[in-house]
Amino acid sequence: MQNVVANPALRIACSSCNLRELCLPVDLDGKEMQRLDALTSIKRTFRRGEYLYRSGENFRALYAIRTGFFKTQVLHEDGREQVTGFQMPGEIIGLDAISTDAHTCDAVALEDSEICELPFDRLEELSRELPSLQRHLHKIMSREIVRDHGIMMLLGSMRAEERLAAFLLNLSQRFSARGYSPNSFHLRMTRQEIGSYLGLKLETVSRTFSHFQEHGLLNVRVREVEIMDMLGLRRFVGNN
Amino acid sequence: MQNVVANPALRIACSSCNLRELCLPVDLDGKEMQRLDALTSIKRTFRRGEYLYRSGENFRALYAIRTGFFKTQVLHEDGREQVTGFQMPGEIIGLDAISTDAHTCDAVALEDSEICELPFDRLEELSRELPSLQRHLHKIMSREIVRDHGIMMLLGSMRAEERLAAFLLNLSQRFSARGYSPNSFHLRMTRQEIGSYLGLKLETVSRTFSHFQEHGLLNVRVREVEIMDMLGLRRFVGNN
DNA sequence: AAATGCGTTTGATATAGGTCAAAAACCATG
DNA sequence: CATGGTTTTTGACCTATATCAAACGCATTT
Repeated sequence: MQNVVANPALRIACSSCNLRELCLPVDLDGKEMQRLDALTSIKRTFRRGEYLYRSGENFRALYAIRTGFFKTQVLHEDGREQVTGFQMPGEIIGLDAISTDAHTCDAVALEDSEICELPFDRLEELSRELPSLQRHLHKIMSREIVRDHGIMMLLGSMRAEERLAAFLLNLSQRFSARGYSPNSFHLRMTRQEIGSYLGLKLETVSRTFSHFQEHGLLNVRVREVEIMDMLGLRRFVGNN
Repeated sequence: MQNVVANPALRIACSSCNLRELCLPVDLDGKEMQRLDALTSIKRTFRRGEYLYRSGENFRALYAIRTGFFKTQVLHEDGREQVTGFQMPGEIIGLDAISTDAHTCDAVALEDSEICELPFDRLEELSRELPSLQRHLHKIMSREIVRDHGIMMLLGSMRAEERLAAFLLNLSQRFSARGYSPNSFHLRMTRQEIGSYLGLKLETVSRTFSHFQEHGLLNVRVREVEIMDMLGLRRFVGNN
Protein backbone atom coordinates (compact mmCIF):
# COMPACT_ATOMS: atom_id res chain seq x y z
CA MET A 1 0.00 0.00 0.00
CA GLN A 2 2.19 2.86 1.22
CA ASN A 3 4.70 2.22 -1.52
CA VAL A 4 6.69 5.21 -0.39
CA VAL A 5 10.09 6.09 -1.72
CA ALA A 6 12.47 8.44 0.06
CA ASN A 7 14.35 9.61 -2.94
CA PRO A 8 17.67 11.37 -2.29
CA ALA A 9 17.65 12.65 -5.87
CA LEU A 10 14.69 14.82 -4.88
CA ARG A 11 16.57 16.71 -2.19
CA ILE A 12 15.54 20.11 -3.40
CA ALA A 13 15.90 22.83 -0.79
CA CYS A 14 13.25 25.47 -0.07
CA SER A 15 15.81 28.11 -0.91
CA SER A 16 16.08 26.88 -4.48
CA CYS A 17 12.52 25.61 -4.97
CA ASN A 18 10.56 27.31 -7.69
CA LEU A 19 7.37 26.99 -5.64
CA ARG A 20 8.80 29.07 -2.83
CA GLU A 21 6.68 32.12 -3.56
CA LEU A 22 3.52 30.04 -3.31
CA CYS A 23 4.44 27.63 -0.57
CA LEU A 24 6.60 29.29 2.08
CA PRO A 25 7.18 32.87 0.94
CA VAL A 26 8.98 33.78 4.13
CA ASP A 27 11.40 36.64 4.34
CA LEU A 28 14.54 35.00 5.77
CA ASP A 29 18.25 35.74 5.54
CA GLY A 30 20.75 33.16 4.33
CA LYS A 31 21.38 31.50 7.64
CA GLU A 32 17.72 31.32 8.57
CA MET A 33 16.89 29.88 5.19
CA GLN A 34 19.46 27.13 5.76
CA ARG A 35 17.59 26.11 8.88
CA LEU A 36 14.34 25.90 6.96
CA ASP A 37 16.10 23.86 4.27
CA ALA A 38 17.32 21.42 6.92
CA LEU A 39 13.81 20.98 8.22
CA THR A 40 12.19 20.26 4.87
CA SER A 41 14.80 17.89 3.57
CA ILE A 42 12.61 14.78 3.37
CA LYS A 43 10.87 14.29 0.02
CA ARG A 44 8.63 11.41 -0.93
CA THR A 45 6.89 10.30 -4.10
CA PHE A 46 3.45 8.78 -4.50
CA ARG A 47 1.82 6.94 -7.35
CA ARG A 48 -1.68 7.67 -8.44
CA GLY A 49 -4.16 6.26 -5.95
CA GLU A 50 -1.69 6.02 -3.07
CA TYR A 51 -2.50 7.52 0.31
CA LEU A 52 -0.29 10.22 1.77
CA TYR A 53 -2.08 9.69 5.07
CA ARG A 54 -5.28 8.18 6.36
CA SER A 55 -7.79 9.28 8.93
CA GLY A 56 -6.72 8.05 12.35
CA GLU A 57 -2.99 7.87 11.68
CA ASN A 58 -0.62 9.61 14.05
CA PHE A 59 0.24 13.16 13.20
CA ARG A 60 3.91 13.93 12.72
CA ALA A 61 4.27 16.31 9.83
CA LEU A 62 2.60 18.70 7.47
CA TYR A 63 3.13 18.09 3.77
CA ALA A 64 3.91 20.56 1.03
CA ILE A 65 2.99 19.35 -2.43
CA ARG A 66 5.84 19.69 -4.90
CA THR A 67 4.31 18.13 -7.99
CA GLY A 68 1.09 16.33 -8.72
CA PHE A 69 -2.40 16.52 -7.38
CA PHE A 70 -4.15 15.30 -4.23
CA LYS A 71 -7.64 15.11 -2.84
CA THR A 72 -8.59 15.10 0.83
CA GLN A 73 -11.74 13.44 2.07
CA VAL A 74 -13.50 12.87 5.36
CA LEU A 75 -15.27 9.61 6.01
CA HIS A 76 -18.58 9.18 7.77
CA GLU A 77 -19.13 6.09 9.90
CA ASP A 78 -21.82 4.85 7.50
CA GLY A 79 -19.34 4.89 4.63
CA ARG A 80 -20.35 8.14 2.99
CA GLU A 81 -17.40 10.23 2.03
CA GLN A 82 -17.05 13.94 1.45
CA VAL A 83 -14.20 15.36 -0.58
CA THR A 84 -12.99 18.43 1.33
CA GLY A 85 -10.48 19.71 -1.18
CA PHE A 86 -8.19 19.23 -4.15
CA GLN A 87 -4.59 20.28 -3.60
CA MET A 88 -1.94 21.28 -6.08
CA PRO A 89 1.76 22.15 -5.97
CA GLY A 90 2.74 24.74 -3.39
CA GLU A 91 -0.19 23.92 -1.11
CA ILE A 92 0.22 22.53 2.37
CA ILE A 93 -1.95 19.78 3.80
CA GLY A 94 -2.37 17.99 7.10
CA LEU A 95 -3.40 21.03 9.19
CA ASP A 96 -6.52 19.30 10.49
CA ALA A 97 -4.36 16.77 12.34
CA ILE A 98 -2.80 19.30 14.72
CA SER A 99 -5.95 19.51 16.81
CA THR A 100 -5.94 15.91 17.99
CA ASP A 101 -2.47 14.68 17.00
CA ALA A 102 -4.15 12.34 14.57
CA HIS A 103 -5.22 12.81 10.99
CA THR A 104 -8.95 13.40 10.60
CA CYS A 105 -9.13 12.89 6.87
CA ASP A 106 -7.48 10.92 4.06
CA ALA A 107 -5.14 12.43 1.49
CA VAL A 108 -4.95 10.54 -1.81
CA ALA A 109 -2.74 11.23 -4.83
CA LEU A 110 -4.84 11.79 -7.95
CA GLU A 111 -1.74 11.50 -10.12
CA ASP A 112 1.90 10.63 -9.54
CA SER A 113 3.08 13.22 -7.05
CA GLU A 114 5.96 14.41 -4.90
CA ILE A 115 5.74 16.00 -1.48
CA CYS A 116 8.05 17.64 1.08
CA GLU A 117 7.61 16.54 4.63
CA LEU A 118 7.57 19.26 7.30
CA PRO A 119 7.97 17.63 10.73
CA PHE A 120 5.59 19.67 12.83
CA ASP A 121 7.46 19.82 16.11
CA ARG A 122 10.51 21.15 14.34
CA LEU A 123 8.37 23.60 12.41
CA GLU A 124 6.92 24.91 15.67
CA GLU A 125 10.38 25.12 17.15
CA LEU A 126 11.75 27.06 14.23
CA SER A 127 8.74 29.35 14.07
CA ARG A 128 9.33 30.30 17.70
CA GLU A 129 12.65 31.70 16.59
CA LEU A 130 11.65 33.15 13.26
CA PRO A 131 8.65 35.47 13.63
CA SER A 132 8.11 35.74 9.91
CA LEU A 133 7.87 31.97 9.66
CA GLN A 134 5.48 31.94 12.61
CA ARG A 135 3.28 34.55 11.00
CA HIS A 136 3.29 32.66 7.74
CA LEU A 137 2.26 29.42 9.40
CA HIS A 138 -0.64 31.23 11.02
CA LYS A 139 -1.63 32.72 7.70
CA ILE A 140 -1.64 29.31 6.06
CA MET A 141 -3.96 27.93 8.71
CA SER A 142 -6.21 30.96 8.59
CA ARG A 143 -6.36 30.78 4.81
CA GLU A 144 -7.59 27.21 5.11
CA ILE A 145 -10.39 28.42 7.40
CA VAL A 146 -11.37 31.13 4.92
CA ARG A 147 -11.35 28.59 2.11
CA ASP A 148 -13.63 26.33 4.12
CA HIS A 149 -16.07 29.19 4.71
CA GLY A 150 -16.21 29.71 0.98
CA ILE A 151 -17.12 26.08 0.48
CA MET A 152 -19.82 26.35 3.14
CA MET A 153 -21.28 29.28 1.23
CA LEU A 154 -21.11 27.23 -1.93
CA LEU A 155 -22.71 24.13 -0.40
CA GLY A 156 -25.22 26.02 1.70
CA SER A 157 -26.57 28.59 -0.71
CA MET A 158 -25.61 28.00 -4.32
CA ARG A 159 -27.33 26.11 -7.09
CA ALA A 160 -25.65 23.38 -9.11
CA GLU A 161 -24.55 25.66 -11.95
CA GLU A 162 -23.11 28.22 -9.56
CA ARG A 163 -21.22 25.54 -7.68
CA LEU A 164 -19.60 24.09 -10.77
CA ALA A 165 -18.81 27.53 -12.16
CA ALA A 166 -17.20 28.55 -8.86
CA PHE A 167 -15.22 25.32 -8.84
CA LEU A 168 -13.90 25.78 -12.37
CA LEU A 169 -13.01 29.43 -11.76
CA ASN A 170 -11.15 28.44 -8.63
CA LEU A 171 -9.16 25.76 -10.50
CA SER A 172 -8.48 28.19 -13.33
CA GLN A 173 -7.16 30.82 -10.95
CA ARG A 174 -4.91 28.31 -9.18
CA PHE A 175 -3.50 26.89 -12.42
CA SER A 176 -2.89 30.43 -13.56
CA ALA A 177 -0.99 31.25 -10.36
CA ARG A 178 1.29 28.31 -11.18
CA GLY A 179 2.08 29.50 -14.65
CA TYR A 180 -0.39 27.30 -16.52
CA SER A 181 -3.17 28.45 -18.78
CA PRO A 182 -6.24 29.70 -16.93
CA ASN A 183 -8.39 28.79 -19.93
CA SER A 184 -7.49 25.25 -20.64
CA PHE A 185 -6.62 22.48 -18.24
CA HIS A 186 -6.92 18.82 -17.44
CA LEU A 187 -9.17 17.66 -14.61
CA ARG A 188 -7.40 15.16 -12.40
CA MET A 189 -10.58 14.03 -10.63
CA THR A 190 -13.64 12.04 -11.64
CA ARG A 191 -17.15 13.46 -11.97
CA GLN A 192 -17.96 11.59 -8.82
CA GLU A 193 -15.16 13.31 -6.89
CA ILE A 194 -16.20 16.71 -8.21
CA GLY A 195 -19.75 15.86 -7.17
CA SER A 196 -18.73 14.86 -3.69
CA TYR A 197 -16.80 18.09 -3.28
CA LEU A 198 -19.72 20.19 -4.57
CA GLY A 199 -22.50 18.29 -2.82
CA LEU A 200 -23.92 17.01 -6.11
CA LYS A 201 -24.36 13.63 -7.77
CA LEU A 202 -22.01 12.74 -10.59
CA GLU A 203 -24.85 12.80 -13.12
CA THR A 204 -25.66 16.37 -12.14
CA VAL A 205 -22.03 17.37 -12.58
CA SER A 206 -21.97 15.76 -16.02
CA ARG A 207 -25.22 17.43 -17.07
CA THR A 208 -24.07 20.81 -15.82
CA PHE A 209 -20.88 20.50 -17.85
CA SER A 210 -23.08 19.76 -20.86
CA HIS A 211 -25.27 22.82 -20.14
CA PHE A 212 -22.21 25.04 -19.97
CA GLN A 213 -21.02 23.63 -23.25
CA GLU A 214 -24.42 24.14 -24.92
CA HIS A 215 -24.35 27.76 -23.80
CA GLY A 216 -20.89 28.26 -25.26
CA LEU A 217 -19.26 28.92 -21.90
CA LEU A 218 -16.74 26.13 -22.27
CA ASN A 219 -15.70 23.07 -24.21
CA VAL A 220 -15.35 19.88 -22.29
CA ARG A 221 -14.20 16.53 -23.56
CA VAL A 222 -14.26 14.23 -20.54
CA ARG A 223 -11.34 15.49 -18.43
CA GLU A 224 -10.18 18.22 -20.78
CA VAL A 225 -11.71 21.63 -20.09
CA GLU A 226 -11.39 24.77 -22.17
CA ILE A 227 -13.07 27.86 -20.84
CA MET A 228 -14.44 29.94 -23.71
CA ASP A 229 -16.27 32.67 -21.81
CA MET A 230 -14.67 33.43 -18.46
CA LEU A 231 -16.96 36.38 -17.77
CA GLY A 232 -20.02 34.35 -18.59
CA LEU A 233 -18.92 31.80 -16.02
CA ARG A 234 -18.19 34.53 -13.48
CA ARG A 235 -21.66 35.93 -13.95
CA PHE A 236 -23.03 32.64 -12.64
CA VAL A 237 -21.25 32.95 -9.34
CA GLY A 238 -22.22 36.55 -8.75
CA ASN A 239 -18.72 37.93 -9.15
CA ASN A 240 -19.55 39.42 -12.52
CA MET B 1 -23.83 51.04 16.00
CA GLN B 2 -20.77 49.64 17.77
CA ASN B 3 -22.12 50.67 21.16
CA VAL B 4 -19.12 49.16 22.83
CA VAL B 5 -18.33 49.55 26.49
CA ALA B 6 -14.89 48.91 27.94
CA ASN B 7 -15.98 47.93 31.40
CA PRO B 8 -13.26 47.94 34.08
CA ALA B 9 -15.58 45.97 36.37
CA LEU B 10 -15.15 43.05 33.97
CA ARG B 11 -11.41 42.80 34.44
CA ILE B 12 -11.39 39.10 35.08
CA ALA B 13 -8.03 37.46 34.54
CA CYS B 14 -7.50 34.20 32.63
CA SER B 15 -5.95 32.74 35.75
CA SER B 16 -9.19 33.12 37.68
CA CYS B 17 -11.65 32.62 34.82
CA ASN B 18 -13.97 29.66 35.16
CA LEU B 19 -13.85 29.10 31.40
CA ARG B 20 -10.12 28.53 31.47
CA GLU B 21 -10.35 24.80 30.90
CA LEU B 22 -12.38 25.37 27.76
CA CYS B 23 -10.81 28.50 26.39
CA LEU B 24 -7.06 28.55 27.01
CA PRO B 25 -6.22 25.39 28.96
CA VAL B 26 -2.50 26.07 28.83
CA ASP B 27 -0.08 24.64 31.29
CA LEU B 28 1.73 27.73 32.61
CA ASP B 29 3.49 28.58 35.88
CA GLY B 30 2.52 31.61 37.96
CA LYS B 31 4.74 34.09 36.22
CA GLU B 32 3.81 32.95 32.73
CA MET B 33 0.14 33.08 33.62
CA GLN B 34 0.55 36.69 34.71
CA ARG B 35 1.80 37.53 31.25
CA LEU B 36 -1.24 35.90 29.68
CA ASP B 37 -3.49 37.81 32.10
CA ALA B 38 -1.86 41.09 31.05
CA LEU B 39 -2.52 40.29 27.42
CA THR B 40 -6.21 39.47 27.83
CA SER B 41 -7.14 42.35 30.09
CA ILE B 42 -9.53 44.12 27.75
CA LYS B 43 -13.16 43.04 28.09
CA ARG B 44 -16.11 44.41 26.16
CA THR B 45 -19.86 43.92 26.32
CA PHE B 46 -22.30 43.71 23.44
CA ARG B 47 -26.05 44.00 23.30
CA ARG B 48 -28.14 41.63 21.28
CA GLY B 49 -27.82 42.42 17.59
CA GLU B 50 -24.55 44.32 17.89
CA TYR B 51 -21.57 43.44 15.72
CA LEU B 52 -18.32 42.35 17.28
CA TYR B 53 -16.68 42.83 13.90
CA ARG B 54 -17.69 43.11 10.28
CA SER B 55 -16.26 41.70 7.10
CA GLY B 56 -13.59 44.02 5.75
CA GLU B 57 -12.57 45.58 9.07
CA ASN B 58 -8.93 45.59 10.04
CA PHE B 59 -7.74 42.64 12.03
CA ARG B 60 -6.20 43.40 15.39
CA ALA B 61 -7.36 40.79 17.85
CA LEU B 62 -8.95 37.43 18.38
CA TYR B 63 -11.93 37.33 20.71
CA ALA B 64 -12.75 34.85 23.45
CA ILE B 65 -16.42 34.71 24.35
CA ARG B 66 -17.00 35.03 28.09
CA THR B 67 -20.79 35.04 28.24
CA GLY B 68 -23.54 35.12 25.67
CA PHE B 69 -23.90 33.80 22.17
CA PHE B 70 -22.67 34.87 18.75
CA LYS B 71 -23.15 33.91 15.14
CA THR B 72 -20.64 34.36 12.34
CA GLN B 73 -21.71 34.81 8.74
CA VAL B 74 -20.08 35.32 5.37
CA LEU B 75 -21.69 37.58 2.84
CA HIS B 76 -21.89 36.99 -0.87
CA GLU B 77 -21.74 39.98 -3.21
CA ASP B 78 -25.33 39.39 -4.31
CA GLY B 79 -26.57 39.74 -0.74
CA ARG B 80 -26.91 36.07 0.13
CA GLU B 81 -25.53 35.24 3.52
CA GLN B 82 -24.28 31.99 4.97
CA VAL B 83 -24.08 31.45 8.71
CA THR B 84 -20.75 29.71 9.32
CA GLY B 85 -21.13 29.06 13.03
CA PHE B 86 -22.70 29.74 16.38
CA GLN B 87 -20.26 30.46 19.19
CA MET B 88 -20.66 30.11 22.91
CA PRO B 89 -18.59 30.93 26.00
CA GLY B 90 -15.03 29.66 25.95
CA GLU B 91 -14.83 29.68 22.16
CA ILE B 92 -12.44 31.90 20.20
CA ILE B 93 -13.41 33.74 17.05
CA GLY B 94 -11.70 35.88 14.46
CA LEU B 95 -9.23 33.28 13.19
CA ASP B 96 -10.27 33.78 9.58
CA ALA B 97 -8.90 37.35 9.68
CA ILE B 98 -5.27 36.33 10.19
CA SER B 99 -4.88 35.31 6.55
CA THR B 100 -5.45 38.77 5.07
CA ASP B 101 -5.23 41.07 8.11
CA ALA B 102 -8.90 41.85 7.55
CA HIS B 103 -12.02 40.15 8.82
CA THR B 104 -13.70 37.98 6.21
CA CYS B 105 -16.98 37.48 8.03
CA ASP B 106 -19.32 39.24 10.45
CA ALA B 107 -19.72 38.31 14.10
CA VAL B 108 -23.07 39.29 15.64
CA ALA B 109 -24.22 38.90 19.24
CA LEU B 110 -27.39 36.80 19.44
CA GLU B 111 -27.91 37.84 23.05
CA ASP B 112 -26.22 40.28 25.43
CA SER B 113 -22.63 39.06 25.59
CA GLU B 114 -19.16 39.70 26.95
CA ILE B 115 -15.87 39.04 25.24
CA CYS B 116 -12.14 39.16 26.04
CA GLU B 117 -9.96 40.77 23.46
CA LEU B 118 -6.70 38.98 22.56
CA PRO B 119 -4.46 41.37 20.59
CA PHE B 120 -2.98 39.09 18.00
CA ASP B 121 0.52 40.50 17.69
CA ARG B 122 0.99 40.20 21.44
CA LEU B 123 -0.46 36.70 21.35
CA GLU B 124 2.05 35.70 18.69
CA GLU B 125 4.85 37.31 20.67
CA LEU B 126 3.93 35.50 23.84
CA SER B 127 3.44 32.20 22.06
CA ARG B 128 7.00 32.46 20.75
CA GLU B 129 8.16 32.37 24.33
CA LEU B 130 5.65 29.89 25.72
CA PRO B 131 5.64 26.68 23.66
CA SER B 132 2.54 25.35 25.38
CA LEU B 133 0.65 28.51 24.43
CA GLN B 134 1.96 28.23 20.90
CA ARG B 135 0.83 24.63 20.66
CA HIS B 136 -2.58 25.53 22.03
CA LEU B 137 -3.06 28.33 19.54
CA HIS B 138 -2.26 25.90 16.74
CA LYS B 139 -4.72 23.42 18.15
CA ILE B 140 -7.47 26.02 18.26
CA MET B 141 -6.93 26.87 14.60
CA SER B 142 -6.73 23.24 13.61
CA ARG B 143 -9.89 22.46 15.54
CA GLU B 144 -11.69 25.13 13.57
CA ILE B 145 -10.57 23.45 10.35
CA VAL B 146 -11.84 20.09 11.58
CA ARG B 147 -15.15 21.66 12.58
CA ASP B 148 -15.48 23.16 9.11
CA HIS B 149 -14.85 19.77 7.50
CA GLY B 150 -17.69 18.37 9.59
CA ILE B 151 -20.00 21.08 8.29
CA MET B 152 -18.92 20.33 4.73
CA MET B 153 -19.86 16.71 5.30
CA LEU B 154 -23.19 17.83 6.70
CA LEU B 155 -23.95 20.24 3.86
CA GLY B 156 -22.57 18.02 1.14
CA SER B 157 -24.00 14.65 1.99
CA MET B 158 -26.72 14.71 4.64
CA ARG B 159 -30.48 15.01 4.35
CA ALA B 160 -32.49 17.65 6.19
CA GLU B 161 -33.33 15.43 9.16
CA GLU B 162 -29.72 14.35 9.57
CA ARG B 163 -28.52 17.93 9.42
CA LEU B 164 -30.90 19.15 12.09
CA ALA B 165 -30.22 16.16 14.30
CA ALA B 166 -26.47 16.71 14.00
CA PHE B 167 -26.94 20.38 14.79
CA LEU B 168 -28.99 19.69 17.92
CA LEU B 169 -26.59 17.02 19.14
CA ASN B 170 -23.70 19.39 18.67
CA LEU B 171 -25.44 22.14 20.66
CA SER B 172 -26.39 19.63 23.33
CA GLN B 173 -22.81 18.44 23.67
CA ARG B 174 -21.47 21.98 23.91
CA PHE B 175 -24.04 23.06 26.49
CA SER B 176 -23.20 19.95 28.44
CA ALA B 177 -19.47 20.76 28.37
CA ARG B 178 -20.36 24.11 29.96
CA GLY B 179 -22.29 22.58 32.80
CA TYR B 180 -25.78 23.04 31.35
CA SER B 181 -28.32 20.35 30.65
CA PRO B 182 -27.65 18.39 27.48
CA ASN B 183 -31.36 17.60 27.23
CA SER B 184 -33.04 20.91 27.52
CA PHE B 185 -31.90 24.27 26.22
CA HIS B 186 -32.94 27.54 24.69
CA LEU B 187 -32.15 28.29 21.05
CA ARG B 188 -30.66 31.73 20.66
CA MET B 189 -31.08 31.81 16.89
CA THR B 190 -34.05 32.02 14.54
CA ARG B 191 -35.25 29.24 12.25
CA GLN B 192 -33.89 31.27 9.41
CA GLU B 193 -30.41 31.39 10.97
CA ILE B 194 -30.50 27.65 11.66
CA GLY B 195 -31.57 27.17 8.06
CA SER B 196 -28.74 29.28 6.72
CA TYR B 197 -26.23 27.33 8.77
CA LEU B 198 -27.66 23.98 7.65
CA GLY B 199 -28.25 24.91 4.02
CA LEU B 200 -32.03 24.65 4.40
CA LYS B 201 -34.96 27.05 4.19
CA LEU B 202 -36.57 28.14 7.43
CA GLU B 203 -39.79 26.30 6.60
CA THR B 204 -37.86 23.06 6.23
CA VAL B 205 -36.22 23.61 9.60
CA SER B 206 -39.60 24.24 11.18
CA ARG B 207 -41.16 21.18 9.57
CA THR B 208 -38.25 18.99 10.58
CA PHE B 209 -38.61 20.11 14.19
CA SER B 210 -42.26 19.12 13.94
CA HIS B 211 -41.39 15.70 12.51
CA PHE B 212 -38.97 15.07 15.36
CA GLN B 213 -41.67 16.05 17.81
CA GLU B 214 -44.27 13.80 16.16
CA HIS B 215 -41.81 10.91 16.42
CA GLY B 216 -41.26 11.59 20.12
CA LEU B 217 -37.60 12.46 19.69
CA LEU B 218 -37.97 15.89 21.25
CA ASN B 219 -40.35 18.55 22.45
CA VAL B 220 -40.03 21.97 20.91
CA ARG B 221 -41.99 25.09 21.74
CA VAL B 222 -40.56 27.80 19.50
CA ARG B 223 -37.06 28.38 20.93
CA GLU B 224 -37.28 25.92 23.80
CA VAL B 225 -35.96 22.46 23.00
CA GLU B 226 -36.17 19.35 25.15
CA ILE B 227 -34.51 16.26 23.78
CA MET B 228 -36.51 13.17 24.76
CA ASP B 229 -34.65 10.47 22.88
CA MET B 230 -30.97 11.26 22.48
CA LEU B 231 -30.16 7.86 20.95
CA GLY B 232 -32.99 8.17 18.51
CA LEU B 233 -31.53 11.46 17.34
CA ARG B 234 -28.04 9.96 17.14
CA ARG B 235 -29.33 7.17 14.98
CA PHE B 236 -30.27 9.76 12.39
CA VAL B 237 -26.74 11.04 12.04
CA GLY B 238 -25.21 7.62 11.76
CA ASN B 239 -23.36 7.80 15.08
CA ASN B 240 -25.76 5.36 16.69
C1' DA C 1 -57.12 45.98 25.34
C1' DA C 2 -56.18 46.82 20.72
C1' DA C 3 -52.73 47.31 17.35
C1' DT C 4 -48.34 46.27 15.31
C1' DG C 5 -44.77 43.39 13.95
C1' DC C 6 -41.64 39.78 13.77
C1' DG C 7 -40.96 34.89 13.92
C1' DT C 8 -43.08 30.42 13.46
C1' DT C 9 -46.10 26.86 11.81
C1' DT C 10 -48.66 24.53 8.36
C1' DG C 11 -50.64 23.65 3.79
C1' DA C 12 -50.61 23.38 -1.31
C1' DT C 13 -47.86 23.26 -5.16
C1' DA C 14 -43.54 23.55 -7.97
C1' DT C 15 -38.92 22.27 -9.19
C1' DA C 16 -33.95 21.30 -8.90
C1' DG C 17 -31.54 17.70 -8.43
C1' DG C 18 -31.60 12.69 -7.28
C1' DT C 19 -32.26 7.89 -8.85
C1' DC C 20 -32.23 4.22 -11.97
C1' DA C 21 -30.91 2.42 -16.26
C1' DA C 22 -28.64 1.90 -20.60
C1' DA C 23 -25.45 3.21 -23.96
C1' DA C 24 -21.13 5.28 -25.26
C1' DA C 25 -16.44 6.66 -24.56
C1' DC C 26 -12.21 5.89 -22.57
C1' DC C 27 -8.25 3.39 -20.70
C1' DA C 28 -5.22 -0.20 -19.17
C1' DT C 29 -3.58 -4.67 -20.12
C1' DG C 30 -2.47 -8.93 -22.13
C1' DC D 1 -5.96 -4.46 -31.20
C1' DA D 2 -9.19 -7.06 -28.59
C1' DT D 3 -10.95 -7.17 -23.94
C1' DG D 4 -12.87 -5.97 -19.66
C1' DG D 5 -13.43 -2.54 -16.42
C1' DT D 6 -14.18 2.06 -15.28
C1' DT D 7 -15.96 6.61 -16.18
C1' DT D 8 -19.02 9.55 -18.58
C1' DT D 9 -23.17 10.86 -20.92
C1' DT D 10 -27.99 10.98 -21.63
C1' DG D 11 -32.83 9.85 -20.87
C1' DA D 12 -37.03 9.01 -18.10
C1' DC D 13 -38.95 9.39 -13.94
C1' DC D 14 -39.20 10.50 -8.87
C1' DT D 15 -38.68 12.86 -4.47
C1' DA D 16 -36.84 15.97 -1.05
C1' DT D 17 -36.86 20.38 -0.39
C1' DA D 18 -38.08 25.04 -2.08
C1' DT D 19 -41.58 28.36 -2.92
C1' DC D 20 -45.70 30.78 -2.10
C1' DA D 21 -49.31 31.88 0.91
C1' DA D 22 -52.04 32.17 4.93
C1' DA D 23 -52.78 31.84 9.75
C1' DC D 24 -51.01 31.92 14.31
C1' DG D 25 -48.37 33.12 18.55
C1' DC D 26 -46.01 36.10 21.32
C1' DA D 27 -43.87 40.39 22.65
C1' DT D 28 -43.95 45.28 22.49
C1' DT D 29 -46.13 49.64 21.83
C1' DT D 30 -49.99 52.82 22.12
